[in-house]
Amino acid sequence: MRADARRNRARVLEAAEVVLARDGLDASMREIATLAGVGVGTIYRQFPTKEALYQAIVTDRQERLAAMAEELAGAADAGAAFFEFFDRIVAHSTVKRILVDALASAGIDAKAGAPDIKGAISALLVRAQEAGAVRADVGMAELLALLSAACLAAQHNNWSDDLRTRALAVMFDGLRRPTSASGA
Amino acid sequence: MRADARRNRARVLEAAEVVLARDGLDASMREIATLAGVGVGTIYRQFPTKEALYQAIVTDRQERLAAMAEELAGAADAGAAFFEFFDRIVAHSTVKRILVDALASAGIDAKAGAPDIKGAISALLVRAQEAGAVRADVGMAELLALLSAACLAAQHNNWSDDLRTRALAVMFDGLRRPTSASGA
DNA sequence: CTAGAATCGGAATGACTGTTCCGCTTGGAT
DNA sequence: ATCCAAGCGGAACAGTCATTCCGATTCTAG
Repeated sequence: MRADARRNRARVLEAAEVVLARDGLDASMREIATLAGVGVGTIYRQFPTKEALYQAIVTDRQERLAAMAEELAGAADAGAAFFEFFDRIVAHSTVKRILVDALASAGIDAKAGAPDIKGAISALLVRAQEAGAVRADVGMAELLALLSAACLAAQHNNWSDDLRTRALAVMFDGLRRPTSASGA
Repeated sequence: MRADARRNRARVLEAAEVVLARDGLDASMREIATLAGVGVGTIYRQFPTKEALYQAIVTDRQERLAAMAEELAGAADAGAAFFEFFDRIVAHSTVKRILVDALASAGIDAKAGAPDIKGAISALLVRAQEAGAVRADVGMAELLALLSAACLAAQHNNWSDDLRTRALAVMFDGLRRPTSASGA
């Protein structure tokens, strides 16, 4: 692979991440190419299709996400680690539209080839539950549902840091204690 | 207004609701026209632009939403009314993509001309708080954030009835009691 | 029943999109 | 310094889409 090709590949990925973060899947290849300072043909040399480019970025994000989860899994305070992971992901998703889709797809259909995010998150959850910081009757399904919900809303409605903190505080309280009052 | 014009207007609205619910804003006018059994020109006679058609449906939904909130506001058990309202909206949003946008826009920027949904929801909240069913330290901002989050996720990830019930149960528990454990 | 205005259908328009193609440029091995 | 394949840019293509327009149709007042 020639030196300039590698350089262009990096530029394209960088530009694509910016544009996709802003416009989501509706981003146009032309705009990505312009921002990257290359022709559209150059993008297609590296990524056969728009979905492939999208997939490449998502995969990259998923790897970083899994790394973060694994890192936090080793923390001393399992409860704090769990809630911090949750908060950090939501905070990031305000800016990164793609992350949301990545998370959603990870939660709904564990895509082939995706790194083991679910495993890492599950470990965080189990440890927090063993430490008594999270109620025992929630599973991965509920957790991913809530996480995805928070990310989607944070991104869609541009949550401020303050609103995010307050909204998550309510969710976190719900995650701490099991039902006691009568349901609705 | 001619009789056939009125009939076509109704058909268009009905078809648009179906198609927009399925495809969101990406729905095409051609498809709506076909389903309604009219030509695209007929749509444009009634609605100057795609956004206007969209707006008409959203407004209609908002009105029904507000009506539901007001109806529940008179219920005997304020707590039950509050949680039922929340659940019903989320349940509907699984099917209706537009409702989500309507809610989001109502929560973020109270659009001019929109019926007083916020007022109705606020009344439900206050009454539930006075009844002791909802913690006193949540406001409309947090409530709308959580509601919008649940709707977005339910729609985006096609929550099953079961998952919705379980995920909302966690949120509801969070809405019931104020923080006691240390935060994250 | 008839005239004529309101309304209709759907082809045409113009502005987008993702993707392909090919003549030109350039890296890097010799 | 020379060469040529790998790589490049961006015009061209084929497909969308929302929106416009006008000849044909249909309603309704008289």
